[in-house]
Amino acid sequence: MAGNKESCVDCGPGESRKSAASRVFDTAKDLFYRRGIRAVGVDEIVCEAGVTKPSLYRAFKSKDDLVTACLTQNAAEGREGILAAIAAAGDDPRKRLSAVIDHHADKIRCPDYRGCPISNVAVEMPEPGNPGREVLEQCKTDFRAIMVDLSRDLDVAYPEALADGLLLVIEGAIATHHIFGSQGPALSLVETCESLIDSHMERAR
Amino acid sequence: MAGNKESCVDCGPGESRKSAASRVFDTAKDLFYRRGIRAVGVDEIVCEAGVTKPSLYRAFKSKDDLVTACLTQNAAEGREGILAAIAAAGDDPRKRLSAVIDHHADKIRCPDYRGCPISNVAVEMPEPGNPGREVLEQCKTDFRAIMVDLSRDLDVAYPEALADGLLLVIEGAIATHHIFGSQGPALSLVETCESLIDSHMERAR
DNA sequence: GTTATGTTACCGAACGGTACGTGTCTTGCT
DNA sequence: AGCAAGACACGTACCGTTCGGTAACATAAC
Repeated sequence: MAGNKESCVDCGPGESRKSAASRVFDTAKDLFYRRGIRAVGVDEIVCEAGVTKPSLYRAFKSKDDLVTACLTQNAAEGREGILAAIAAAGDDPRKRLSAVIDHHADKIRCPDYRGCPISNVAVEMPEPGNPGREVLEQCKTDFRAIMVDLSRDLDVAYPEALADGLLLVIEGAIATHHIFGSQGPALSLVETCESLIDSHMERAR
Repeated sequence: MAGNKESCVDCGPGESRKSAASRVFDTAKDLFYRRGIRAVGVDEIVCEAGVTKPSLYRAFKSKDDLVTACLTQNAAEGREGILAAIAAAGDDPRKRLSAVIDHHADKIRCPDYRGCPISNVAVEMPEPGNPGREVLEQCKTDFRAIMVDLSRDLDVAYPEALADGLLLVIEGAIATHHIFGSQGPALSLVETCESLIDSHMERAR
């Protein structure tokens, strides 16, 4: 059989082969993001990951469990990316807020971008009882809180309104990407956000 | 068997029972919107519609065909709603633009709202070849053109930028509804849009 | 021996889709 | 008027495939 633990097409020579569980997880996360949760079957995941079905079910008790695990990871990665962008922006409140906007603009410019993995699944997962939905709601609630905190550091009269306004623009840029790609209305993301911030700051003066 | 052509639980007395094809169509449109395309099977459609599977396949050559027909109808309804709102707003350019924004704010407030049927499917349908995708892209391209036209009637320096900015906010409000419902950031839709319009108009002066 | 994995074969349910029979109108002929 | 014939709409029953998920066993590394 082709491939062994020390060198294969998926991990390169010298790099130790990852466990079946983590291969399943990485593959599933990628496939779910690129094609959607319902569009990807467990057979495709194990095939793409180069493992077998029992390996998947030894690591995750169901497909739903795997989905929730991927969503949790997506949420954590997204949050870390945003916090890192804020931390790298220094201490100026305005720059910190702009960093979050630029961070999203950068992500949208990536050629393999396909929307926010959390927002995408929110469309596919309307049932309130689903365990994955709590991850989605917590993730977006956290993001909203971050935006409110950043807005409060600015001298504006209504930081919550500014935060929600920016959130709408960012989510809108993410959403329109599905139709128009990165060269559509999403190009106006930064400009529109900065204009909104300016308006709130001028009004406060 | 219960029910006859003149009176049944689904259409009321005195109203003639609709054809199997139109019942399938109406039911599919509703189910696809509420739960997503992939989540709804043909068995559920025909069951909910009170017809049988061959009736579906006599009217539509495949599930994909039914999906495309529903999307086309969704796009037409959406467009007509927007144009009607604009027409009802009179001749003042600013009021015409605001009418589109208010129209979307009204829709989002509806208790059974579940996002834009077109944007939702765009998430579920990433494959470029799909015939349904052309409907989605045409629909959103049309909407963008409407916004540009309305913005051009205003005295602003960059009507395209304003139109795209408003489009982002509107799409963002639609998108956030999936997580936060109508009482979340979407509440800032009108205020954010008006602020954007104000900025562009002040800058032109 | 223990642990992690692959192999094979299978399950019941749901999927999209279809062959074929049946009832009900309308049509045209006598 | 009466009646056969075709068009039409619809239902019963079924097709093969794929779905998520499992049982039992073999193999390999530490």
